[in-house]
Formats: sequence, structure tokens, C-alpha cells
Amino acid sequence: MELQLVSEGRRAGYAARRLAEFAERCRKGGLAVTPQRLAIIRALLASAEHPRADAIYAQVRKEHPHISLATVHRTLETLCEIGEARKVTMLHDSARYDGNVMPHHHVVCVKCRRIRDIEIPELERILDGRSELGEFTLLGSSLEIHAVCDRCNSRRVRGRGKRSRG
Amino acid sequence: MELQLVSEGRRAGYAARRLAEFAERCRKGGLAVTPQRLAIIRALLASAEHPRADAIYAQVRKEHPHISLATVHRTLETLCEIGEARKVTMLHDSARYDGNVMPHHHVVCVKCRRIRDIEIPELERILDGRSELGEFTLLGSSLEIHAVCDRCNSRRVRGRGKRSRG
DNA sequence: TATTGGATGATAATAATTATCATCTGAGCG
DNA sequence: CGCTCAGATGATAATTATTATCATCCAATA
Repeated sequence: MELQLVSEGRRAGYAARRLAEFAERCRKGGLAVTPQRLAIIRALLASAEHPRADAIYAQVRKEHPHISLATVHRTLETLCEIGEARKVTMLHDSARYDGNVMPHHHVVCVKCRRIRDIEIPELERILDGRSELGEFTLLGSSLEIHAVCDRCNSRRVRGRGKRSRG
Repeated sequence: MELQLVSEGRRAGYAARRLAEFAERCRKGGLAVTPQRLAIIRALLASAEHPRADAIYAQVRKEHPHISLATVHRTLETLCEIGEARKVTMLHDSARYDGNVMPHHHVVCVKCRRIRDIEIPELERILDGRSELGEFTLLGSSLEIHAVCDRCNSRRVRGRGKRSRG
């Protein structure tokens, strides 16, 4: 079985562990442990829904009625930066299109956001012939590999400014 | 070699073939072949950059100075619907977050956009130990499998209305 | 060539995200 | 414990991608 859904029990256990260590990791990383951040990570870990910022906002407002939506956005980004969360929409902030509809995947430079096509025949082999998984009927797939390209690696530009939108 | 970049030559040849057959496929599918659509698919296929709508717009404007940005957005969506293009940002129109930072991937229902985590040990095996690919230094990866969930499959709701943003 | 349903252009509306800035507070230190 | 201040927050404005609307236009078919 090479393709398996993650069970709710496993996810919940993992979430509890992450939450328990959260404050400690923040302090180690030089981040203040604020009630807002705790509420946000708690709401995020409590959900198996991969929620958007507004859903977290709605949840956190029950405890912190005065929290700002901007804080929720900012905090979620911060959590991603310190490895406490993943942004499932990945690196793009707007739609990008590809005229190549052959089965293929993408490597994306996390700095300049350049994309290159890749082929992974073995992945196709894993997915091929597989038409369902749990409660899902499968249609197709897309793998996005995060990377840093040589160009960005040599220009050793740090800093986290706005990337060019090209 | 299970991971390979797609060469520019291969991509360009593919693009030329797709373009040659484009008008025919449109007519078969009951879609009008307009100069704007031709210009847009040509611009899309000519690019290896996975461009955003605004880049296509800029390119197409050289030939069609009066084309509307709305037409470009609409046409790109249409092209995706008829299988002439792929939206690389996939199904999400806004950021979604995941508190689970273990290596794992996602199945997404293309109708209700529900997401479930999956594990693919064999994919991890393909990627593990691999630290570079061509000009890229690899960091991590995320596979998104498109699917239809049972719930949406049984409610045989067709139509392409706005999906719930939940 | 006349007809017409779908396509386009112009523009307004929507909505997600980010920027700005005044105010507040967590955390180390005396 | 109270003081200090870099960093965090709240309120709100600004930005920007995308979608909706609707009058007009035109590709496809007869």
C-alpha cells in the first residue's frame, strides 16, 4: 500500500504533541508567546480542514473577540516561516497557467518563483491504474517540489522582501 | 533516473503540435475559434514560464491592443475546462494552512475542495537523499491529487457554479 | 447573407492580502 | 515586582487578483 490516508487519530496525536512544545519552540526561536499566537496555533492544529485565514479568525474570535484579521494573516505567515505550519496553496499568490497538459510536475524556486517542468515516471507508476483512495475517486495529480535555483543561490540575497511578481 | 527536467526542445515540439490542432479541437468541442483565443493559446504555449494572466495579457496586447484583461482571465479558465491548459495554482483561490508539517501530501475534492492528508512512502523514497535536480537545490515537495469525494459523487450536482468557499 | 448564441470590451464589484501606524505587551533585567 | 523596549497587535486604508454585469459584436451555421 503506497498511498494511504492519514487517520484522524494519528493527526490528532501529532497535533497534541506539536501544541505541547509550541511555546518552548517559540522562545527558542526568539518569538514572543502571545495569547493570540497560542490561540491561532491551537485553532490550526485542532482543525483537519486545512482552514483559510478567515476560518481561523472566526474560531479564534470566540476567545479573543478583539483580535484583528490582519493578525491572523500575519501570524499564519509567521508560523510557516518558523516551520510550525505549511501553506497548502504553496508559493503562488495568483493563478499561473501551463499549456502543457501531459502528465508532468513542477520544481519551483522559493525565492524567484521560477518554475520548471519535471517528469517522474515512477510517480506515474505509483498513481497509474489507481482510480480510488478511501472516499475519493482520483482524477490526476500535481507534484510541486520546492527548491532554490542556482541563480538565487549565487546571489546570496537574504531578507524576506516581496518577491518579484513576474 | 526517476526525476528529470523536461527539455526545452521537447516542450516546444509539444507546444507546436498542440497549437496546430487547437482550432479543430475547439470546433469539435463547440467553442468558437476567435482571434483572441488563438492569440491567448499561442502566447501560453510559447511560454515556458507558467505565466500569470497579466503576462499573457501583456503579450497578447501587442497584437490585440483592445483586448480586455477580463477576456484573458475568462479564456484561460475556459482553456483549463476544455483541457487545453492547466492551472498550476490548482484548485485554491486563497491560502489554506496545515499545522501538520510531517512529510505528507493531499487529496482534494475538485467539487467541494475538501482536503485529506495522505502519505506516500514510495514517493518519499524517490525524493529522499536527492538534494539537487539540474539547476535546483531541492527543499521539499507537496503532491496534490485531484479527486471527487463520495459525498459530491452521490449528489450528482453538475453545473459549474461558484464552489462554496468553506 | 441573415441569424443568433456565445464571445468580447469596458467597467464596476468583490474579496483576499498587505501596508501603515499608533498603541500595547511579553520577557529579560534590575 | 516594576521598568524598558523590541516586537506584537488592532484598526483601518490600500492594493490587487479575480469575477460579475451588460451592451455590443462576431463566428458558425443555414
